[in-house]
Amino acid sequence: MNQNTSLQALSRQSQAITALWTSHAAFNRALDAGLGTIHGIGLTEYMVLLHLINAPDKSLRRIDLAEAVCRTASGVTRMLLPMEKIGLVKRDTNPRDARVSLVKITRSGEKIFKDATVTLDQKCEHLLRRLEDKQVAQLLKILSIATDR
Amino acid sequence: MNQNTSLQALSRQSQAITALWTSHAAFNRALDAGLGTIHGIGLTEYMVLLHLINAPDKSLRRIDLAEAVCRTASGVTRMLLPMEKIGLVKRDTNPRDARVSLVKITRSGEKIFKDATVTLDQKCEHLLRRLEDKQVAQLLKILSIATDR
DNA sequence: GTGCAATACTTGAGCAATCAAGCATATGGA
DNA sequence: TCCATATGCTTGATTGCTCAAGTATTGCAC
Repeated sequence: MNQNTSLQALSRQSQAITALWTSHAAFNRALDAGLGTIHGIGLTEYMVLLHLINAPDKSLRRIDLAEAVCRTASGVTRMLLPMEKIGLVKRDTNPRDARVSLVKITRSGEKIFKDATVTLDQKCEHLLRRLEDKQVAQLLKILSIATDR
Repeated sequence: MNQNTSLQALSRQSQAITALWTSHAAFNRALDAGLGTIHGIGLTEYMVLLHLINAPDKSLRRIDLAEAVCRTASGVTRMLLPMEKIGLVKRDTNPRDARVSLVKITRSGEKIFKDATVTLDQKCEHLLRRLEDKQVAQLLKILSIATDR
């Protein structure tokens, strides 16, 4: 299992993307399990709460939420069902446009989010323990540039 | 939708991981669609072929393949079914141990892989167009260190 | 040798996400 | 004013993955 040889045929960009794919797979697995057993939410749900809590009025249109977490509108519909059921988010309407259904984070959702953040910080620190602070900063900066729009 | 503020409450490590999560989501979507429509395989299948083609004898035990692509053994079983059906990989046995079922890439699988690599290289270059060569190299290096074992 | 734990894999049930299609509402000409 | 088109969202069918449980084989302790 010769990782170095395996990547030599790919362009440097492809190597970076496949490395990112592998890193994500490993990190996602660890974090999903960690957040799930302790707080009852997965990493995707965490990302939803993260975007909601920082949105104006702590609410977003479903379609904007979908774009923020890179999912489809139908994915969001299905994902929010159990989250509404356990009271992390609630449904709100836009009086100006009856088509839109706003999603708003609840008090309970904010609490879960804050608790989960503590866990996430711990786990992430562990996952990235091999990196120096400077490298973490570089990683963040490079990814920000790469996905800037 | 204030991305900067949204991330201020998180540790630098968590910021890096969530940025990685978002990047992966975006890249994965684009590449999965690209590879799928042109070559009929997703990014996960591509990663499987990548690991197989570089393995000794171009074959791996299913469980080693699972670890390589960060999936479970049952995930691999199910993933390989359609790949065997369309002839990208074939099943092989280990005469020394009747429990193991080796997966080997076929000629046809190698061809698809090589074609897909061309597409992947193009798409990845586009996806990372905002990064300078040096930054791509840094990204690759940092991710390698982070996931080193 | 025999029994038992570990290993490799498969299968059933269920969840998460997708696409395609459909419904309701909004908007911008004619 | 009315209709065609666009937008926001939901639903049905399907795919991809997980976990838990089961089967088959191996290897080790005795």
